[in-house]
Amino acid sequence: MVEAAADSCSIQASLDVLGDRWTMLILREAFRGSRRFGEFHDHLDIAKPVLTDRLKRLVEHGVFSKQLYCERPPRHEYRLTEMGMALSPALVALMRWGDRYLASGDAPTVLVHDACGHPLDQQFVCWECDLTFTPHEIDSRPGGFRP
Amino acid sequence: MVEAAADSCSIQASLDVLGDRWTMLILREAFRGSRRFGEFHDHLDIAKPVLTDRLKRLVEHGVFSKQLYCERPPRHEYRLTEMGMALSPALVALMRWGDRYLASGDAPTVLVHDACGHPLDQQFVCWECDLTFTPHEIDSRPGGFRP
DNA sequence: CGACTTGGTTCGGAATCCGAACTCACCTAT
DNA sequence: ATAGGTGAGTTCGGATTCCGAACCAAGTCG
Repeated sequence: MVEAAADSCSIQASLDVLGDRWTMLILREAFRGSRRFGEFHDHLDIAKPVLTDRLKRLVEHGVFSKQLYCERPPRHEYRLTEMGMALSPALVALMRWGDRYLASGDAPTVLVHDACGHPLDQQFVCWECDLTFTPHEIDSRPGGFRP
Repeated sequence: MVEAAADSCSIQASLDVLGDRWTMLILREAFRGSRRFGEFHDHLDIAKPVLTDRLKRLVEHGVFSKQLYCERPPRHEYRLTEMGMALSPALVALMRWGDRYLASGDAPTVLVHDACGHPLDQQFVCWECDLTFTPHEIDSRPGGFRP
């Protein structure tokens, strides 16, 4: 375990679950549709013991659920829970950042609004003021994260 | 180095820069206002050699710039570049996820809209349709990330 | 001068990671 | 029924990487 780094911070908490070299890539694969051990393994070029461990951790934390989907050869699949699904904003943010600043030449995957097919944007919104705004207009209340 | 895992994916690219146990926490500290080596070190309970290495990497990748801000004892500070600032959506997303699903009992830091003081939300928006939408309404074009 | 601060670097030992080989339960072909 | 194959792991060294403690250098203060 990580010895509580003095700071009770939700980013810290999230990273205790997600913050190693593979976990987020496993999640990316899950969002792409992978469900079974072998699928993750094929797509990710990760060592099997590490994959086993990461999947187990994610199940324990409630990000995946492990379900038997076939009895007679007993096979199970790892599905994103709602908690896991809720990571999509984080992955989308990472993806867009990579697109923008690490563009490796080729055209990256573009996310679009399903209904109209136009590219999506990600914004901070204030429902009171009913407007979107930039990172510079964020303030924080107690602990002090200030973009 | 990571041997290119077959897949030219921006999430992969981002994680090659950010994806280890400490880098995102260093960025969190930067957003909180830390600039100097010692500040990061004090707040993060990280080994100095690792901190040295991570800061160097982040400077090389263009996330931080290292600037001399005092000559006569030569002191420099690490400042977020625009590229670094652009990570705020990712960190905000992680923080909100942690708030929501890993709530460690106490009241977490709340982000608010600076102008009005009301809590902020983070949404996907389509400027064509001029509306916000949920992860389930995202589609992807070439490579295949589909929340 | 000698103590102290800042920003590191140099060490081993400890934890992690990884590839390859092995296991185990089951299915399919002969 | 035996042989071979597959999917999902586990076990085993060896190679990385991490980390704590100690050391170093430049500058400043008393």
